[in-house]
Amino acid sequence: MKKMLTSIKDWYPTDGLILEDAALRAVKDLKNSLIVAGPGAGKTELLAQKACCLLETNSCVNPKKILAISFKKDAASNLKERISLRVSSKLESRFRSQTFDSFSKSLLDRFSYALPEEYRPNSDFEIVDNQQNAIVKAFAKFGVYLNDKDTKKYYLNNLVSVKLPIEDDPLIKNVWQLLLKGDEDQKATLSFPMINILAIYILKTNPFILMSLRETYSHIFLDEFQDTTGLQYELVKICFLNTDTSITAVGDNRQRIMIWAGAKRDIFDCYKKDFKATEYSLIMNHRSAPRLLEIQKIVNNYLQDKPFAPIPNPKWSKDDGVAEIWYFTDFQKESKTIAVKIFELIQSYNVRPEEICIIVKQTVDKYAKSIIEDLKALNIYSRNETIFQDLLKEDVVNLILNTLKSALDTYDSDAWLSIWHSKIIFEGIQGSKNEYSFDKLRKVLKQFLELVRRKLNLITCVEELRVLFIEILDFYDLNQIRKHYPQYAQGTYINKLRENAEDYLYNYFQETKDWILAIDVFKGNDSIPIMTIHKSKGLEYEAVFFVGFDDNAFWSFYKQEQEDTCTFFVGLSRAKRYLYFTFSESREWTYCTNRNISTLYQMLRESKVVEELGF
DNA sequence: CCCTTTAAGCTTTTT
DNA sequence: GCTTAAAGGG
Repeated sequence: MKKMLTSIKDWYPTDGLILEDAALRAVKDLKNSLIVAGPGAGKTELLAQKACCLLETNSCVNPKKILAISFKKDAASNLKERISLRVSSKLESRFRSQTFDSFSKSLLDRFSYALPEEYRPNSDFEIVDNQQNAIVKAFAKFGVYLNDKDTKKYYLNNLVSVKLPIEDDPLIKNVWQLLLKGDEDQKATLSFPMINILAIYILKTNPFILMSLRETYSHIFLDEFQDTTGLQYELVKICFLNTDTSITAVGDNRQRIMIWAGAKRDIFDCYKKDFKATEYSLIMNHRSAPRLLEIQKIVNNYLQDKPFAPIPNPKWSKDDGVAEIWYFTDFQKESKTIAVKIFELIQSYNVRPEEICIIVKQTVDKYAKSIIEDLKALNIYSRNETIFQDLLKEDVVNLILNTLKSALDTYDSDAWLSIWHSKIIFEGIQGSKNEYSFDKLRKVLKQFLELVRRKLNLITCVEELRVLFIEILDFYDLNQIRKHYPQYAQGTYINKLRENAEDYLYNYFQETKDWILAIDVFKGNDSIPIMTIHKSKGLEYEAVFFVGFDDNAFWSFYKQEQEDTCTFFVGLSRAKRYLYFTFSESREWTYCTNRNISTLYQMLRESKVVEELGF
């Protein structure tokens, strides 16, 4: 029997979450739209709901697809996950979620043949950061030395503000050629902005490719839209301006903290005008306790004229939420007090360590060193999460860790299922009806895990772990891994990741003397994350400790008050229930003041919900 | 070799 | 604006 299709008019979210009126209208808007909403309003959830709606009602007409573009890998995979939980795998296959950079790189990888020979990068090109030596060296080869900061900035900027083909700037053209093709002493080297430019060039000069892209995707989602750079916006315009493809952008101008890194300042206005987008504002807040929302309201008033009146989740009562500023004369007292409070939250208030976050404006290691030690004395793990956040998101790292986990702990069914699925896919027998081949494979895998377990218990140095990791990847077949995870298809990226994982895991093993525990700690289970505000964007925690609320941390405040206030806003809006700011007169390396950022203190006082305590 | 002066980084993503 | 590293001078 054929299943009846829900019409979009009758569609409602099936699983619990209540969509506010504006959100529901935004979901059902089939034209271009801009959804502006504060922290905790459920922007990502809205995109997930919209994807389900479009697929379930066939408003995204089969076989057309939805493409969601995010900035960070974890945001992209998070969205994909939410959709796979809700719709059938058949529908899910028509939802693609990737980052801006992987989108433009995939265009280049697939269609580089469409570039004229002189702009076609050498097939073994490496990707580096924009600032790195390769580019500086390339300029030097043409007699331009990027010694001081300003010339460096100037030329690096020139390099990625060109339109291809380059006609009137022979120097930039020469450098591009050198970077595209490489030479005897360096490989071809591209940066992500360069890849973006090449992708734009491909689409501009090949109407056929452009057309097939537009045919493939009927709906585009743009997450964290306030962070879009000029170049990224160009790509979006080339692809979808004045076409039938519908765009849904979500973002928040009060969380615009990437201007210094090239985010386009007027992106919302440009987009609304260029794409004739309808604007929706969300007013629900699903995250923070009412008292903490009071602070957000005040900070909002300093950032924009438009008042902000988020409606808290009905689960809170109106007095919920704790916000305090703690003043110290020395940082040792500060870190002890924080450690004790964290201990208390975990022991007496049943807050899980993963739900407590320590954030600093920048330079995590400087501010967090003594807190990490004091927590450790109370048997609480904590760490600078920056290093691990990315590594642990990598497919290859998870493949290895799950293999180790299954080898050591035969009852960890998640780890087992994950490697079992991978192995089936690598062997190319998914969907096969041949029970015999599955049985055989299961036996092979079990045998291998037994071998891994034995070898693991004999390991005495990091080199031996290295050999084992290589053996594990060989077991799955490196070629298959590269084939199924396109991000590893090229270059030495995969080896770097493997080596990093080896080093960290071995370190934790030395500390714990227990492999299962070492893997757990490496994964960050039961460990307090410490990170910069920028890293914390998009995340939420039951308790947030904002450490180093001082002029030193906000050194740029005098010249970018607006953006630093946004940063402050992002940081404090991570908290669900507990929010502590700490200030210490002395730091290990200097003395601190807090006069320059008195406006920020003023905001907290104005909210009338923040208690101030001296220690 | 040591002391003084100057300049750059600090906050980011991405295969 | 403050810290750190590199460069420069005696």
